[in-house]
Amino acid sequence: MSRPPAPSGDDLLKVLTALGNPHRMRIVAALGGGRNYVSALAREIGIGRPLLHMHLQRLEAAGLVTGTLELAANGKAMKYFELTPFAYVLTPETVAGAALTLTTELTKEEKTTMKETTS
Amino acid sequence: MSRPPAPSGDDLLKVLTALGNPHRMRIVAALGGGRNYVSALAREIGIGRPLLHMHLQRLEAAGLVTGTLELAANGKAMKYFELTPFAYVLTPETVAGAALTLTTELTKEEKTTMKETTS
DNA sequence: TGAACCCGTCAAAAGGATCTGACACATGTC
DNA sequence: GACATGTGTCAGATCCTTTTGACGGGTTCA
Repeated sequence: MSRPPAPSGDDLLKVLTALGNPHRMRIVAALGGGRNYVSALAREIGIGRPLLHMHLQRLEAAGLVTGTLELAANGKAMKYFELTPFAYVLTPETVAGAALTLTTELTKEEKTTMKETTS
Repeated sequence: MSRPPAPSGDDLLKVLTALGNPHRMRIVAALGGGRNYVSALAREIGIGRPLLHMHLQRLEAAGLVTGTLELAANGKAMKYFELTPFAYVLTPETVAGAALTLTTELTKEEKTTMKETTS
Protein backbone atom coordinates (compact mmCIF):
# COMPACT_ATOMS: atom_id res chain seq x y z
CA MET A 1 0.00 0.00 0.00
CA SER A 2 2.95 2.32 0.44
CA ARG A 3 2.95 4.29 -2.75
CA PRO A 4 5.74 6.62 -3.86
CA PRO A 5 4.62 10.23 -3.38
CA ALA A 6 2.98 11.63 -6.50
CA PRO A 7 5.28 14.31 -7.92
CA SER A 8 3.86 17.68 -8.88
CA GLY A 9 3.40 18.28 -12.58
CA ASP A 10 6.15 20.85 -12.75
CA ASP A 11 8.57 18.63 -10.87
CA LEU A 12 7.93 15.63 -13.08
CA LEU A 13 8.26 17.82 -16.15
CA LYS A 14 11.64 19.02 -14.95
CA VAL A 15 12.77 15.43 -14.38
CA LEU A 16 11.59 14.28 -17.80
CA THR A 17 13.21 17.12 -19.71
CA ALA A 18 16.36 16.62 -17.64
CA LEU A 19 16.64 12.91 -18.45
CA GLY A 20 15.44 13.27 -22.03
CA ASN A 21 18.88 14.00 -23.41
CA PRO A 22 21.63 11.57 -24.44
CA HIS A 23 24.41 13.48 -22.72
CA ARG A 24 22.54 13.72 -19.46
CA MET A 25 21.65 10.04 -19.55
CA ARG A 26 25.33 9.27 -19.96
CA ILE A 27 26.20 11.58 -17.10
CA VAL A 28 23.83 9.65 -14.85
CA ALA A 29 25.43 6.44 -16.02
CA ALA A 30 28.92 7.77 -15.36
CA LEU A 31 27.97 8.93 -11.88
CA GLY A 32 26.54 5.49 -11.23
CA GLY A 33 30.12 4.34 -10.83
CA GLY A 34 30.64 6.78 -8.00
CA ARG A 35 31.06 10.49 -7.43
CA ASN A 36 33.39 12.50 -9.58
CA TYR A 37 34.45 16.08 -10.19
CA VAL A 38 33.60 18.16 -13.20
CA SER A 39 36.81 18.18 -15.22
CA ALA A 40 37.36 14.45 -14.84
CA LEU A 41 33.75 13.79 -15.82
CA ALA A 42 34.17 15.93 -18.92
CA ARG A 43 37.17 13.91 -19.99
CA GLU A 44 35.42 10.62 -19.24
CA ILE A 45 32.35 11.45 -21.30
CA GLY A 46 34.20 13.31 -23.98
CA ILE A 47 32.49 16.68 -23.97
CA GLY A 48 33.66 20.18 -23.17
CA ARG A 49 33.67 21.47 -19.65
CA PRO A 50 31.32 24.42 -20.14
CA LEU A 51 28.85 22.11 -21.82
CA LEU A 52 29.01 19.58 -19.03
CA HIS A 53 28.59 22.38 -16.55
CA MET A 54 25.27 23.32 -18.12
CA HIS A 55 24.03 19.73 -18.21
CA LEU A 56 24.94 19.23 -14.56
CA GLN A 57 23.04 22.37 -13.66
CA ARG A 58 19.97 20.99 -15.36
CA LEU A 59 20.26 17.65 -13.58
CA GLU A 60 20.79 19.35 -10.25
CA ALA A 61 17.82 21.67 -10.81
CA ALA A 62 15.71 18.56 -11.34
CA GLY A 63 17.01 17.08 -8.11
CA LEU A 64 18.73 14.12 -9.75
CA VAL A 65 22.32 14.91 -8.79
CA THR A 66 24.00 16.91 -6.06
CA GLY A 67 27.12 19.02 -6.28
CA THR A 68 29.48 19.76 -3.42
CA LEU A 69 32.40 22.12 -3.61
CA GLU A 70 35.24 20.66 -1.57
CA LEU A 71 38.79 21.65 -0.78
CA ALA A 72 41.11 18.82 -1.64
CA ALA A 73 44.17 18.01 0.46
CA ASN A 74 46.39 19.98 -1.93
CA GLY A 75 44.22 23.06 -1.46
CA LYS A 76 42.53 22.89 -4.84
CA ALA A 77 38.80 23.57 -4.93
CA MET A 78 36.99 20.74 -6.69
CA LYS A 79 33.29 20.30 -7.27
CA TYR A 80 32.15 16.74 -6.80
CA PHE A 81 28.85 15.53 -8.17
CA GLU A 82 26.99 12.45 -7.05
CA LEU A 83 23.68 10.78 -7.81
CA THR A 84 20.58 11.45 -5.80
CA PRO A 85 18.65 8.19 -5.31
CA PHE A 86 15.47 8.90 -7.28
CA ALA A 87 12.59 6.69 -8.36
CA TYR A 88 9.82 7.74 -10.71
CA VAL A 89 7.17 5.50 -12.16
CA LEU A 90 5.83 6.41 -15.57
CA THR A 91 2.36 5.12 -16.33
CA PRO A 92 -0.68 6.74 -17.94
CA GLU A 93 -2.05 7.27 -14.44
CA THR A 94 0.99 8.95 -12.92
CA VAL A 95 1.44 11.19 -15.96
CA ALA A 96 -2.24 12.11 -15.99
CA GLY A 97 -2.14 12.88 -12.29
CA ALA A 98 0.88 15.12 -12.67
CA ALA A 99 -0.62 16.91 -15.65
CA LEU A 100 -3.41 18.23 -13.46
CA THR A 101 -1.00 20.34 -11.40
CA LEU A 102 0.91 21.84 -14.31
CA THR A 103 1.37 25.57 -14.06
CA THR A 104 3.27 25.95 -17.31
CA GLU A 105 1.98 26.83 -20.71
CA LEU A 106 0.04 29.86 -19.68
CA THR A 107 -1.58 31.83 -22.45
CA LYS A 108 -0.04 35.17 -23.35
CA GLU A 109 -2.88 36.98 -21.63
CA GLU A 110 -2.23 35.10 -18.40
CA LYS A 111 1.48 35.84 -18.64
CA THR A 112 0.98 39.57 -19.09
CA THR A 113 -1.60 39.54 -16.32
CA MET A 114 0.87 37.91 -13.97
CA LYS A 115 3.56 40.42 -14.87
CA GLU A 116 1.20 43.30 -14.23
CA THR A 117 0.05 41.79 -10.95
CA THR A 118 3.53 40.94 -9.78
CA SER A 119 5.08 44.29 -10.61
CA MET B 1 11.44 -11.51 -9.64
CA SER B 2 9.54 -10.55 -12.74
CA ARG B 3 11.18 -7.37 -13.83
CA PRO B 4 9.85 -5.08 -16.56
CA PRO B 5 11.99 -5.50 -19.69
CA ALA B 6 14.84 -3.00 -19.80
CA PRO B 7 14.12 -0.56 -22.62
CA SER B 8 16.81 0.27 -25.14
CA GLY B 9 18.48 3.62 -24.71
CA ASP B 10 16.95 5.06 -27.85
CA ASP B 11 13.49 3.87 -26.90
CA LEU B 12 13.67 5.33 -23.42
CA LEU B 13 15.01 8.57 -24.84
CA LYS B 14 12.06 8.78 -27.19
CA VAL B 15 9.65 8.19 -24.32
CA LEU B 16 11.28 10.80 -22.13
CA THR B 17 11.35 13.51 -24.78
CA ALA B 18 7.78 12.61 -25.69
CA LEU B 19 6.48 12.98 -22.14
CA GLY B 20 8.69 15.93 -21.28
CA ASN B 21 6.27 18.49 -22.64
CA PRO B 22 3.26 20.10 -20.93
CA HIS B 23 0.95 19.69 -23.90
CA ARG B 24 1.76 16.06 -24.34
CA MET B 25 1.31 15.37 -20.63
CA ARG B 26 -2.12 16.94 -20.89
CA ILE B 27 -2.91 14.87 -23.95
CA VAL B 28 -2.11 11.71 -22.01
CA ALA B 29 -4.32 12.97 -19.19
CA ALA B 30 -7.15 13.71 -21.58
CA LEU B 31 -6.91 10.30 -23.20
CA GLY B 32 -7.02 8.76 -19.74
CA GLY B 33 -10.73 9.47 -19.80
CA GLY B 34 -11.14 7.33 -22.88
CA ARG B 35 -10.41 7.41 -26.58
CA ASN B 36 -11.17 10.49 -28.60
CA TYR B 37 -10.71 11.89 -32.08
CA VAL B 38 -8.36 14.65 -33.07
CA SER B 39 -10.65 17.63 -33.54
CA ALA B 40 -12.52 16.98 -30.31
CA LEU B 41 -9.25 16.57 -28.45
CA ALA B 42 -7.99 19.86 -29.83
CA ARG B 43 -11.07 21.65 -28.54
CA GLU B 44 -10.84 19.94 -25.17
CA ILE B 45 -7.23 20.87 -24.61
CA GLY B 46 -7.48 24.26 -26.22
CA ILE B 47 -4.78 24.08 -28.88
CA GLY B 48 -4.83 24.20 -32.66
CA ARG B 49 -5.42 21.07 -34.65
CA PRO B 50 -2.15 21.10 -36.64
CA LEU B 51 -0.24 21.49 -33.39
CA LEU B 52 -2.08 18.65 -31.74
CA HIS B 53 -1.45 16.55 -34.81
CA MET B 54 2.28 16.99 -34.35
CA HIS B 55 2.16 16.17 -30.66
CA LEU B 56 0.14 13.03 -31.30
CA GLN B 57 2.66 11.94 -33.88
CA ARG B 58 5.42 12.28 -31.32
CA LEU B 59 3.48 10.31 -28.73
CA GLU B 60 2.66 7.61 -31.23
CA ALA B 61 6.27 7.39 -32.39
CA ALA B 62 7.23 6.77 -28.77
CA GLY B 63 4.63 4.03 -28.53
CA LEU B 64 2.54 5.78 -25.89
CA VAL B 65 -0.66 6.22 -27.87
CA THR B 66 -2.27 4.52 -30.85
CA GLY B 67 -4.27 6.07 -33.64
CA THR B 68 -6.94 4.34 -35.66
CA LEU B 69 -8.69 5.81 -38.65
CA GLU B 70 -12.31 4.75 -38.58
CA LEU B 71 -15.40 5.41 -40.66
CA ALA B 72 -18.17 6.76 -38.48
CA ALA B 73 -21.83 5.85 -39.05
CA ASN B 74 -22.37 9.07 -41.00
CA GLY B 75 -19.54 8.16 -43.35
CA LYS B 76 -17.04 10.66 -41.98
CA ALA B 77 -13.49 9.47 -41.50
CA MET B 78 -12.34 10.13 -37.96
CA LYS B 79 -9.04 9.31 -36.36
CA TYR B 80 -9.39 8.01 -32.84
CA PHE B 81 -6.48 7.99 -30.45
CA GLU B 82 -6.19 5.92 -27.31
CA LEU B 83 -3.61 5.27 -24.66
CA THR B 84 -1.17 2.40 -24.84
CA PRO B 85 -0.69 0.88 -21.39
CA PHE B 86 2.93 1.70 -20.67
CA ALA B 87 5.06 1.43 -17.54
CA TYR B 88 8.57 2.78 -17.19
CA VAL B 89 10.59 2.93 -14.01
CA LEU B 90 13.09 5.74 -13.68
CA THR B 91 15.94 5.09 -11.31
CA PRO B 92 19.67 5.74 -11.57
CA GLU B 93 20.08 2.07 -12.47
CA THR B 94 17.52 1.94 -15.27
CA VAL B 95 18.76 5.19 -16.77
CA ALA B 96 22.37 4.07 -16.57
CA GLY B 97 21.49 0.77 -18.17
CA ALA B 98 19.67 2.45 -21.02
CA ALA B 99 22.48 4.93 -21.57
CA LEU B 100 24.81 2.09 -22.52
CA THR B 101 22.78 1.27 -25.62
CA LEU B 102 22.44 4.82 -26.91
CA THR B 103 23.23 5.20 -30.57
CA THR B 104 22.59 8.92 -30.71
CA GLU B 105 25.08 11.72 -30.41
CA LEU B 106 27.50 10.43 -32.94
CA THR B 107 30.45 12.62 -33.74
CA LYS B 108 30.44 14.47 -37.03
CA GLU B 109 32.99 12.06 -38.44
CA GLU B 110 30.79 9.07 -37.62
CA LYS B 111 27.79 10.78 -39.16
CA THR B 112 29.54 11.46 -42.46
CA THR B 113 30.95 7.95 -42.41
CA MET B 114 27.46 6.52 -42.04
CA LYS B 115 26.13 8.68 -44.87
CA GLU B 116 28.89 7.51 -47.13
CA THR B 117 28.38 3.90 -46.16
CA THR B 118 24.60 4.05 -46.46
CA SER B 119 24.51 5.80 -49.83
C1' DT C 1 57.46 33.42 -13.39
C1' DG C 2 55.41 30.02 -16.09
C1' DA C 3 52.93 25.75 -16.46
C1' DA C 4 49.35 22.69 -15.08
C1' DC C 5 45.56 21.86 -12.80
C1' DC C 6 40.87 23.34 -10.67
C1' DC C 7 36.64 26.48 -10.67
C1' DG C 8 33.01 29.54 -12.96
C1' DT C 9 30.71 32.65 -16.65
C1' DC C 10 29.69 34.95 -20.94
C1' DA C 11 28.19 35.94 -25.92
C1' DA C 12 27.36 34.23 -30.14
C1' DA C 13 26.48 30.55 -33.37
C1' DA C 14 24.06 26.63 -34.55
C1' DG C 15 20.46 23.41 -34.26
C1' DG C 16 16.01 21.56 -33.03
C1' DA C 17 11.35 22.01 -31.26
C1' DT C 18 7.26 24.44 -31.32
C1' DC C 19 3.47 27.08 -33.19
C1' DT C 20 0.48 29.38 -36.63
C1' DG C 21 -2.09 30.28 -40.69
C1' DA C 22 -2.96 28.76 -44.94
C1' DC C 23 -4.07 25.14 -48.20
C1' DA C 24 -6.36 20.72 -50.15
C1' DC C 25 -9.50 16.92 -49.68
C1' DA C 26 -13.63 14.35 -48.18
C1' DT C 27 -18.49 13.83 -46.24
C1' DG C 28 -23.47 15.05 -44.87
C1' DT C 29 -26.98 18.74 -44.26
C1' DC C 30 -29.62 23.11 -45.02
C1' DG D 1 -24.28 25.64 -53.87
C1' DA D 2 -22.94 27.14 -49.38
C1' DC D 3 -21.86 25.54 -44.86
C1' DA D 4 -20.24 22.79 -41.08
C1' DT D 5 -17.94 18.78 -39.89
C1' DG D 6 -14.01 15.70 -40.26
C1' DT D 7 -9.08 14.44 -42.32
C1' DG D 8 -4.08 15.67 -43.57
C1' DT D 9 0.06 18.69 -44.96
C1' DC D 10 3.06 22.61 -45.79
C1' DA D 11 6.21 26.86 -45.25
C1' DG D 12 7.63 30.19 -42.38
C1' DA D 13 8.14 32.51 -38.05
C1' DT D 14 9.43 31.98 -33.50
C1' DC D 15 11.28 30.26 -29.48
C1' DC D 16 14.20 27.20 -26.59
C1' DT D 17 18.13 24.25 -26.19
C1' DT D 18 22.55 23.03 -27.17
C1' DT D 19 27.32 23.91 -28.26
C1' DT D 20 31.69 26.30 -28.71
C1' DG D 21 35.48 29.41 -27.78
C1' DA D 22 37.19 32.90 -24.99
C1' DC D 23 37.40 34.99 -20.93
C1' DG D 24 38.13 35.62 -15.63
C1' DG D 25 39.54 33.76 -11.15
C1' DG D 26 42.04 30.47 -7.94
C1' DT D 27 45.65 26.93 -6.20
C1' DT D 28 50.10 24.18 -6.26
C1' DC D 29 54.85 22.96 -8.10
C1' DA D 30 59.27 23.40 -10.67
